[in-house]
Amino acid sequence: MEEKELEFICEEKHPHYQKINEVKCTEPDTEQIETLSNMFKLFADNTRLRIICSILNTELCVCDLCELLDLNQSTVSHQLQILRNAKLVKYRREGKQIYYSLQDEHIEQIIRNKFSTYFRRGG
Amino acid sequence: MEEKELEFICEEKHPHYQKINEVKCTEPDTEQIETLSNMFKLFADNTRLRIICSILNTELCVCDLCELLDLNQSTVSHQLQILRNAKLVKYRREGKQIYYSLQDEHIEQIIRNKFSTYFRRGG
DNA sequence: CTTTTATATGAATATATGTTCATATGTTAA
DNA sequence: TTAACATATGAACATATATTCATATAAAAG
Repeated sequence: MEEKELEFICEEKHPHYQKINEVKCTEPDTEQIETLSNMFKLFADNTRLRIICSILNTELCVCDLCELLDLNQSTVSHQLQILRNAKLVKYRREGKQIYYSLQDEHIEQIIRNKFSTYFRRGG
Repeated sequence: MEEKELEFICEEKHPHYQKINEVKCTEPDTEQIETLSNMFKLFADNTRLRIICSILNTELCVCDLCELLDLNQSTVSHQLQILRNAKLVKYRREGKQIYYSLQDEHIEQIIRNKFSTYFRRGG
């Protein structure tokens, strides 16, 4: 069990102090929130979403993506870097070209699990 | 069946023109991408996530949220407005206070469904 | 070894977004 | 009706993020 350092609100300070204190106990900590919002940020951009959708079922090289999505090569590379850092995509070199594909076979599942972990509601 | 206006790539223009054209057929359109990324943006912010988590199982008024999350009243109101516009939260007035709660009982489900719709991968 | 092609990356810029301040609106109590 | 409190909101500001340009790196071809 993890020990949380919580500052509970007292009655004088707030009329709903009890309810607030209860919610405080179930709050995800700063790190969890940060992790979760960072994950959502990855999907919260049109360009990245389009890239992800493009390689849902196949691998593509950078210039494929540029052509397909009608984007600047630099833009694609920068966004791929973000997806790489997040370990959302993997890549392999074949000659001069670098082929990108989804790192995990089940991005969908990953997200679902994160949701279940952090957003499970009490009965 | 919807008719898509696709500009297919020709052989001269790109070596992988076939693969690209195939992917082009399964791409979500601009509107779908926009909708999806907007949805992720809602969850891609620490403050909004914390607010959402706080009202997962209970309703809270604005000053409860300010106290609980140690945030400026204006900040909370602005973020609640965003969540209201997205129909993610609902509210009711009781005297001077306004109580917020989740609009839908199953945010988790909503997201999952969106995922399933847009991110389903071919076998 | 030089040139060409594919990709990556730092820096500059443009844009979007979150927070704060000041103040407006709406409700209750005096 | 006025004062006090809770919340909302426009404008200013600060910050984060995406895109572009210029250029570096890396591989292949000549």
